[in-house]
Amino acid sequence: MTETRLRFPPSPTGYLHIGGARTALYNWLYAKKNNGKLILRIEDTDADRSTKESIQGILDGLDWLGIDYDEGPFFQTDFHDDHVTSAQKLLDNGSAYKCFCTKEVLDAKREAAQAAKQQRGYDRTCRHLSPEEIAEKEAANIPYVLRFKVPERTGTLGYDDKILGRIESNYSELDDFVIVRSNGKPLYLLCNVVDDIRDRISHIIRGQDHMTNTIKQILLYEALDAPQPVFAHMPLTLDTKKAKISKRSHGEIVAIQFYRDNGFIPWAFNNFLALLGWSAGNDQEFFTKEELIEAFSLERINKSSAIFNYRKNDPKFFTDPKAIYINEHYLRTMDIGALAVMVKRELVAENIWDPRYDEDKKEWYLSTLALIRDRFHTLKDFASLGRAYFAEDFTVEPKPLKKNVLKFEGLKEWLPELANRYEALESFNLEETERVARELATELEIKPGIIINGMRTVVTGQLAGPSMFDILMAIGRERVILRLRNIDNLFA
RNA sequence: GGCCCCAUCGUCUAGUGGUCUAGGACACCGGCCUCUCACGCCGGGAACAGGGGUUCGAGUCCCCUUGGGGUCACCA
Repeated sequence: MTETRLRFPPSPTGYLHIGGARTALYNWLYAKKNNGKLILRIEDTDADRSTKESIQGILDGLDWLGIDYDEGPFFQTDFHDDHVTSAQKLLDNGSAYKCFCTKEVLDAKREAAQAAKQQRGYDRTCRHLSPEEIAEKEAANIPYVLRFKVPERTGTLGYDDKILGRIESNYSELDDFVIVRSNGKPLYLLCNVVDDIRDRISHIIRGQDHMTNTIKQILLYEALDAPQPVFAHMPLTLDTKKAKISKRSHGEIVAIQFYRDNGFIPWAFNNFLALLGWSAGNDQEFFTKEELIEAFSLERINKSSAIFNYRKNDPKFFTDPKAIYINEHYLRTMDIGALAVMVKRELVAENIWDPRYDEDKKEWYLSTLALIRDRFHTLKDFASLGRAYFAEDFTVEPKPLKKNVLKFEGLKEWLPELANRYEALESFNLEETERVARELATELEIKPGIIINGMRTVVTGQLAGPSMFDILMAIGRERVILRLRNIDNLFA
């Protein structure tokens, strides 16, 4: 049995997006599951469109997701010689020929064919040139491209797709495609195959948009006398209008980077991506890394394309609701220590990180995270919605301010009074703080909720949150008293 | 337009001829819980694109129609 070798070959013409990441993930999962290797190959032969930033963006994206590779990154341009050698081999063994037709002539023919509603492939004018004619044109320095000579066979050419099943195409539909440009640079179709042969790729998992390439590439494998890999064409990721997702038309919402920058947990996002077009066949939707690798299989990938259900300008969801839901799930169930590391980055970025959270205040830090994480959606929320736990410069949101504070003028006296009683308390604990608060409400003949909710707003700035008295314990007596006494400022 | 692929709730999906009056999840709507808001729990609405076959029996197999997508470059 030969080694299982997969590859992810992005072209660095834009940042890593949802679709690309999912392709990478499926390749990675398959490699891991079969004790194989994953090779990262940057296909940068399009010099005009490839950029350094894009390469870095792809590398960063994969790194963030935790999709690691065993070999590479390789750069396709470094193997230019291989590509040229193979092209020459194809010319020598009669699998390719020189075509002297100019682009202008071809374009004109194509347009004419289209107008006449006929098939628009190359008419093979140069395929039958005699050696003399070729010599003549070469002597005249007419530029030429190299075209692959599609074998003159009847019937169909096909392969067994691991996802789609048997795929066949008629020989008569096949065009003599260009493999080398007139400037001597080999094209994608060829480079890709040559690289995959050299890298001994055994399985090619890629998007369905490559299906027509596959038929042509199979011919290339044959002409190059190389074993054909297993192909698996995964469904495409579409937007809510069923259009192909692209960075260009959808912007940052489809970029992996966006999810990193918006507080997603990397594994949660992988989990979401895995479920976009694949299911384990049962009701399981949360997987650890090990579980997902174990459960993954090509056969269970859906044939139909999946819609990335992001909602632009939705006040409640800034992306696919399911992605957020999965993120929330991990946020509240993951190991608190691991979460602490992620939240630290957020607090550091906001300049509200205290180094003691790693030392003598570690226990407080961890228990506070455990207390507040239940209501959060992303990592970002710890530094924004949860700011009051870590800093004094939190903002009091307008809605709770109006509803819970300004509506009750009396709070101006009541909360400072409560602060006094908290200060006098022998022991500032859960039971005592609640007892005192309710006692005060009874004395004042008001509903305890007025005191409690007013206090929540004043102490945390938020409309909602954990149980009030748990909050008190987390914030601590000193800071609670200061904030309660500070209520006047809110009426100003 | 040619060729290719696809088709179950709004979205992700389960379903491989009978156990489907179609199951789960998200989202949505009620209710419970409650100091708020979530979580959680309970409940609700919501789909087999249409038409023909095959079969005792079809969401499941076949055909047609319709719809969606992909691809038709000296891009990758």
